[in-house]
Amino acid sequence: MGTTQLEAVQEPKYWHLKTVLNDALDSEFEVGEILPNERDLAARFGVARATLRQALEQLELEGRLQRRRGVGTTVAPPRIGVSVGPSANVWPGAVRDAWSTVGCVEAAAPAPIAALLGTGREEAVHTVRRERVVQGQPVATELLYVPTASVPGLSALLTPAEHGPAVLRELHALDLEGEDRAVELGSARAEDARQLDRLPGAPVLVVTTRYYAQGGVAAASVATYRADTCRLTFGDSGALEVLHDQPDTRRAS
Amino acid sequence: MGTTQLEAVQEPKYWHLKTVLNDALDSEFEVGEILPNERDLAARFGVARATLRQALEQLELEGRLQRRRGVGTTVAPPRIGVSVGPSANVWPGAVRDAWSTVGCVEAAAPAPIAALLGTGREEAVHTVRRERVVQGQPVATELLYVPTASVPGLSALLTPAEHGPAVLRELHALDLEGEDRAVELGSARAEDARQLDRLPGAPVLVVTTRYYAQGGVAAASVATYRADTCRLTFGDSGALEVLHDQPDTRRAS
DNA sequence: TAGTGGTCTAGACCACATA
DNA sequence: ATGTGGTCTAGACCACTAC
Repeated sequence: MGTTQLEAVQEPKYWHLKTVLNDALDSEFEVGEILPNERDLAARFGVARATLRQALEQLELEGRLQRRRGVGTTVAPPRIGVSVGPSANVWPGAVRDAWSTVGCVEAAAPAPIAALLGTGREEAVHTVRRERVVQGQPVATELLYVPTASVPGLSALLTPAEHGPAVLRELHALDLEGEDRAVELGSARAEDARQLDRLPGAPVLVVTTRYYAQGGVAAASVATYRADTCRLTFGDSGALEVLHDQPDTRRAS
Repeated sequence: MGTTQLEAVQEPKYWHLKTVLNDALDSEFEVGEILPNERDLAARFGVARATLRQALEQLELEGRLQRRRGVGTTVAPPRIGVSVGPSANVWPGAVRDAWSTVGCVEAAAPAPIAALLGTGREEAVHTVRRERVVQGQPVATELLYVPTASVPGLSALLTPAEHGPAVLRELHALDLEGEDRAVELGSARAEDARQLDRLPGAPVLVVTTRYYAQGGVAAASVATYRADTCRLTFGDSGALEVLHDQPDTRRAS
């Protein structure tokens, strides 16, 4: 006897810590409330700061916490549900679109985008950068790629400010035949991170969309959503959308 | 003069390291190839192992690497594209379904699930556990919640093995009016992690689906996909699905 | 038994926000 | 100037796999 295998679970400290903190957040803190700083918390739980941080990192990944350098760690509100279609088959930039155009350049398509569009490598594309703001917070940034061949009517000589809207306007002249989407996990590149008010490398949900017209891919977009604050919704049911209003579906993960 | 602000970028080491490794993976390694171990790599780059690990963690998050304790770090294949509907409005468990039933129990619905279903807290639900295997690899695990009220015809006295399939069969008798979905980032709970052959806390994409029938929510499911190996596809275009076959859409994130 | 990745420590310094 | 989270180090030991 002796080693009767008590407490044999061998759960990592940071995992147990995460559970404890998660419960504490539910019972002892309110949304927006600021937590004690990392050094104090680590001392309070009798662990090294790195271990405490491992737990905080996971909680932030799950959308329970928000950390900001120089400020502190706060309790995050429930994730925002953002609709990612298909509300209907509509071109980007249609009326009541959730996005606003930030800029636009014309350049050769990078290789992965060319593959997405099914065009040759060196094809020129208009690249429209847009952003999506919900409740005052930037939640997504997007690059929309439109081959010049898709918008033949586009006038030359546009001011930079008019370039993006003009591309979208020309796009609307085409008959949208369908879309498809893919969602995957990524980490924010420097530029996206800045726009999303996060540090580079922050976890993001990357939504890749292809727009079909004239029997091929007329445009494609890569949208980058903050994974910590967003829940992407795909409202496929025709009628019953109105019934519910984003109940909190956070899981006890 | 003097401090002419050369190299003022101040890019974190792990971030630069990640870039270097990412490029090396493209040019010097093949899919499935095993990398030098972490201690060697850290020494080679002149950084602490923890710093090297920070870079590897991000690359794994992005699906570029796969690490297994006791084995090593290997170059991951491109992410698998898994279809998450709506290929059509069909009940779970229909023919040609990508899922297989693992088990089923009847119990009170946990609070978040009750909210999802729009039922009372203590309502009894059948909980069907299913799993999804693609190319021999488990990519997702799911819990499907069916209120007993949705399947009134279900016979009592079922063997455990027959319970799940029977629930699905009864469900098919209902008229499916619509579905909606949400996708968010989470971390694998212990049980899901085991089923997905990952460690607890691994990043997962959580897909929450509601099935509407008889003017309400007749069932709901929470599916947990491996975020490192999966790209969730939503094929919304009617006709053009066949044209393409999952080009590699990995971005240079 | 040897070698791998996973966890953990106790420090240090830096970048950033705020007062 | 102070306090916060972010980065980094140089170790140590553990859990797991495979030989």
